Amino acid sequence: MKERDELDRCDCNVIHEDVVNAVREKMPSEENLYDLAELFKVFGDTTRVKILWALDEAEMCVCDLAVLLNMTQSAISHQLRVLKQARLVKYRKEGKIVYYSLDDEHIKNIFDQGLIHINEKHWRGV
Amino acid sequence: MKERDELDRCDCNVIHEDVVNAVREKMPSEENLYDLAELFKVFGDTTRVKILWALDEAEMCVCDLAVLLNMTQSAISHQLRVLKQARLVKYRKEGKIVYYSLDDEHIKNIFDQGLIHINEKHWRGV
DNA sequence: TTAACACTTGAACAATTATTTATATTTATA
DNA sequence: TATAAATATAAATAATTGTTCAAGTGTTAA
Repeated sequence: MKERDELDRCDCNVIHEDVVNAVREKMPSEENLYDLAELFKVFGDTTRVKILWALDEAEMCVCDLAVLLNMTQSAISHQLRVLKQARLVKYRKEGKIVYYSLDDEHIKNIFDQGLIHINEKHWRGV
Repeated sequence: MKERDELDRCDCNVIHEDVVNAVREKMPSEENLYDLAELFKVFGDTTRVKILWALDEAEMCVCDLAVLLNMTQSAISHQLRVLKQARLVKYRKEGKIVYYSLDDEHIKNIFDQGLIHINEKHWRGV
């Protein structure tokens, strides 16, 4: 029975061993990289991107978002739950209406960086 | 049979109509928001985040990445394909070895913004 | 108290996706 | 030319996920 290491190791690793080890030492913790991926997973959905974009413009209630995005209140509510858990939105209750707003000033920055990438790649021709 | 609009519209929309309409006008195109979500979807996987982070440190071949991340060459190759399609990495061939490297200077910026969010939320207590 | 409203939640379903396994391709070497 | 090395790819599987549907809160108003 072969070991994992033995299975995947190939000759070029001997040549590149120093490089690989140097990178390994500089790598952030497993936990940090996991959290980072989890955060981007939240941004990786059209509905949530739209919600965040909308909330960056104005505070809105669930029903407003449902009409704006032409979706079910339930679907919006489910996604707001995800955004809440990721600490990206906060809310305040006013009677039976729940108003949501952004809970992070970096969202616009992250979006802008993303758009820069998209636009750059676009005029380079896809 | 009720219409979609009629189904989801609720009383508060009448009050918030102006706000919702204003936001609707300012919203980026459907296509832009879709592309943005697609980009973040690529960042939303631990393996890909690790690969990008590693390639930001040094150019590496598929085999190096497999050893570094303790994963199958096949798995790495599959993810590199995704990153290639998203124009986040580029490659050069040297004999039978294929060296991959970053194809975008904004990746580090996006990661940093993400980490700022994570760390901020962390000391606020989860 | 009852009914309507705004919203939340849980289960079910369809769709997507990351990894594995096995096979194919390309290049270097014996 | 035959073999091995480095990588790519195709199909299969398991796991995750977004939306819908139905039922459930909690708040307001009649």
